[in-house]
Amino acid sequence: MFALVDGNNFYATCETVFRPALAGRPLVVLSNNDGCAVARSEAAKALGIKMGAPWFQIAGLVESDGLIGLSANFPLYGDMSNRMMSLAAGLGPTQEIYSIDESFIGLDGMRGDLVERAHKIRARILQWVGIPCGIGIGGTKTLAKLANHVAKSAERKPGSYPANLARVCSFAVLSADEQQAVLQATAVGDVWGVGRRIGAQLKEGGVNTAWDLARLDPATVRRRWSVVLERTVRELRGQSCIPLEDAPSNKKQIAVTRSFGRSVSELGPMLEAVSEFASRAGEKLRKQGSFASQVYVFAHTSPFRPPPQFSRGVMVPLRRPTADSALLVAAAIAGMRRIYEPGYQLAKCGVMLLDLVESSLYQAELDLEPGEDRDQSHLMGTIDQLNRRFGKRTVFVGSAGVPQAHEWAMRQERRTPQYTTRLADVPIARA
DNA sequence: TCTGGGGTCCTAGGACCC
DNA sequence: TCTGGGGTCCTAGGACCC
Repeated sequence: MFALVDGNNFYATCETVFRPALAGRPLVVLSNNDGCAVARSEAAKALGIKMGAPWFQIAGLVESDGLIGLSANFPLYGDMSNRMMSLAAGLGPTQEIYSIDESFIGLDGMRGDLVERAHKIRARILQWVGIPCGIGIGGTKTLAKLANHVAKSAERKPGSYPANLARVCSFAVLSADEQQAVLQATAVGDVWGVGRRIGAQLKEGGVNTAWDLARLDPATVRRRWSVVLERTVRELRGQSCIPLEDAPSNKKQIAVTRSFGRSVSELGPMLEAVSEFASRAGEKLRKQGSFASQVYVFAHTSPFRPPPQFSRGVMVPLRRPTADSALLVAAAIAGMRRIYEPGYQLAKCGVMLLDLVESSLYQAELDLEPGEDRDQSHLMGTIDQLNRRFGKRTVFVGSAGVPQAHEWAMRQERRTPQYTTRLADVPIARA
């Protein structure tokens, strides 16, 4: 048995916790460079604002409907997430933190009334952290997800599902008839694992609801689509195929990519950007104790602008796996020099670290030549510690010919205003 | 003028091998 | 008409997730 605990409109709610006057108001949290909406309050959804809506297209709602746009504050959300997760963990013996606002809880071995218990945990999270959650319970992860969808929908859209399933919904305690009714009331596109593409194909074939999907023959689904969708079908039928992953595993690839606030044409700023990204990627790499074998560097123009378009990437193999920022930065710069071409309005670039290996495993077979340095791993650890203690970029790796990597980052940060809407009249909560 | 960032898994098809 | 058969490895791209 699984539960899925999920914070409502997470980023938007986090902001509201610290500014209670925002409650009930249409509010969106904006992505990097205030590009588009990545979270919406209920009132913002009611205005018809879609997930990912570009800010410049909805900015008019500030005047007409009192819409508030806030630049994202990810450290705050991360902190709120930690608090929420530690309380959610009280629901059962195991926990998988699935994303910043969601965790699965393994409920095997739990006795007593799970619905009542879930209501208590939910109330505690609301009281102690200030985040309202939806909790779904089911015999498989997919059913827990679906029950969570029911819990949230029943609360927000009265009439979509029975009212007694609001906030906490356990699929497991429903009768067979009730389960069927819930599945029939759920659009196939709302099932976890069914995206836009496959959702459209299913509907074309007359498969419109979760109930229809559950009734398809798994072998046929595998042939027509894939084992992934076959698993979804089986999970909808109550056969658990996706286990709980309570030990977070290391990333298999690490990426740092950004869109620019303004387009960039010159090589210099591009080199600054990838230097910064490679350095940040290196920090993440060392944090999980891995070495990278390859560095992928890419850049492209905005797909939303008229031609000429440019999109290019290159794989830069490292002489041997490393976590040394100096080597990663050098590889990223070499890659950028290789793909760069003047004459384009570049909108985005990024650095990815690939073919990661566990550093302890690799080091065991390291056979260094006489006098060869061990990748300055001690120095890197010191830099990471200083930056953790005194703030990002207190110490950073410079590169010959590209001395201003941190300047690029600083300009990026300054360009993002903390708030796009004046909040002078909104009081800040005091403890 | 202005359109996010970071992941995972699976599959098909080509290269290569005996 | 029919052109061997089977295996592995790698990669690019698709689809999904939040």
